[in-house]
Amino acid sequence: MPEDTIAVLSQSPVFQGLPESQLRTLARIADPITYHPGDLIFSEGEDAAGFFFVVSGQVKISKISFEGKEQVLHFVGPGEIFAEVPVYSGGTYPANAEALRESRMFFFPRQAIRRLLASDPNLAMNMLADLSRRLRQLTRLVENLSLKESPARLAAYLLHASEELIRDDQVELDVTKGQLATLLGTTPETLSRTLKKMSETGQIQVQGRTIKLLDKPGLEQMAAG
Amino acid sequence: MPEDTIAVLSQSPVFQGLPESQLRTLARIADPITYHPGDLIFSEGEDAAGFFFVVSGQVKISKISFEGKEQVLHFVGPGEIFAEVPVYSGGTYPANAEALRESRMFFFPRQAIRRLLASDPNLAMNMLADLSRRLRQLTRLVENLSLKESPARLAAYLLHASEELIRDDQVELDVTKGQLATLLGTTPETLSRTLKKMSETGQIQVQGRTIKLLDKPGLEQMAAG
DNA sequence: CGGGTACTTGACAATGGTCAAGTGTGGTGG
DNA sequence: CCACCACACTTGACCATTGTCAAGTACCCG
Repeated sequence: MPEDTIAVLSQSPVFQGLPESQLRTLARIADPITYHPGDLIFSEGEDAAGFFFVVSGQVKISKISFEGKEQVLHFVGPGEIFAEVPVYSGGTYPANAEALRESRMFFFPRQAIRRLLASDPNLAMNMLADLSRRLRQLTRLVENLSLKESPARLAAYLLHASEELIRDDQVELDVTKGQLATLLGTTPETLSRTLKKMSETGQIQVQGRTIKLLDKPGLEQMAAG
Repeated sequence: MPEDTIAVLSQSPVFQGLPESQLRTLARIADPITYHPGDLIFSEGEDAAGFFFVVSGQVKISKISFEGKEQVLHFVGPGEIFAEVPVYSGGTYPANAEALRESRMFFFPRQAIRRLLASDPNLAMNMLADLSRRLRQLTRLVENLSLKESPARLAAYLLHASEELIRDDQVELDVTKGQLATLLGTTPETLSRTLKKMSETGQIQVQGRTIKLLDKPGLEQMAAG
């Protein structure tokens, strides 16, 4: 089992390139937990005891307003970590996390990780890379929310959807359209209408959660908007 | 001069707590540059050679859309750094930077910093803290843009404006109202109207760039929106 | 087959952006 | 010292995008 754990961890970008000894230490402090669909993992403002590494499943990170409106910040999948921010500053979770499916993960206590960081510059560099990647992604989210209107956001999403979702100019959504709407900062209704319009103009073709991209140049054009 | 440089650097959160020797090294690789109001420091997408430390002045970090609409991500002041992200991942600037005033700063070349990081866990921890602070701030920006409407954003800004701006329930803006509008994801027109409305309802009192907060509970109420 | 959830569609209202035309106001040069 | 210019800001009228409410349809799972 620990051997297994090491293998899983070393696969991930955050832990790759680390010496065997560090991986062993990580595996020792990793605390396995499983969540079920709909489970709330933590809420914004709670004291953060550490961060999570997703082995399998899917997690939604989001903000929720006073009136109940929700904005998804990102979805987390296998090999990725989340809730790293409070490890380094603050100490409280900046958002909510909810399991969308049966999700196995490892929990890493804050203090243990900080000790490891102090002793291994490689891990620190990996963490810096991880945080800055997330920063880029959030920056793009801000850009989309503020500078683009709904159709442009959708076009941008379809074109730059994470590589795993795209095959042969065809996007296979890994979340419901309702969830996607919340990530795009809009509502299911508006998303539905936008998809319809883009279908009518022949830019895409929708079939359930599968979306064929028929006119990439046209979509690029929209996404710029 | 180098003694001076060391003093300036050690004041800043990012470099505080570092051993004398590291500070000396930093001071040695620091390349002083001065920008004038309106100067473009770099544009989104450009290759990034390093990051900047602001000694004095003020810098605007923003995204600009195809049509020319602008969204300010944040303003950078003395003691703060910017453009750290490309040091750790990517290698291109994720946004634009423009000097709003006469600004003196130090430029730190990417490679030199990475070497330093590998040798000093303290610096790495400071950088991690810096990035995670920025992540929190961006998360809040997303929340404001997506979950709140214009008046709520303004109220939230007034209440949580950085400490230096507030004195005796009175906010002294350090940017023009036009710039503030762009930070709040709106237009000067809308901001002007919102300020007027809040004045009429007796929640604030505006006089040039000075805004008195007359009804904090009321503002808290709005900001929750 | 039944029930819940996801999704679609329609009608309506409203927030806020745009365009256009003012009204300051501070700084510069005559 | 005053006139003037540029720029920040204000105000008004209009309109587009999009959120909301409501109702209906499709689809999946037991």
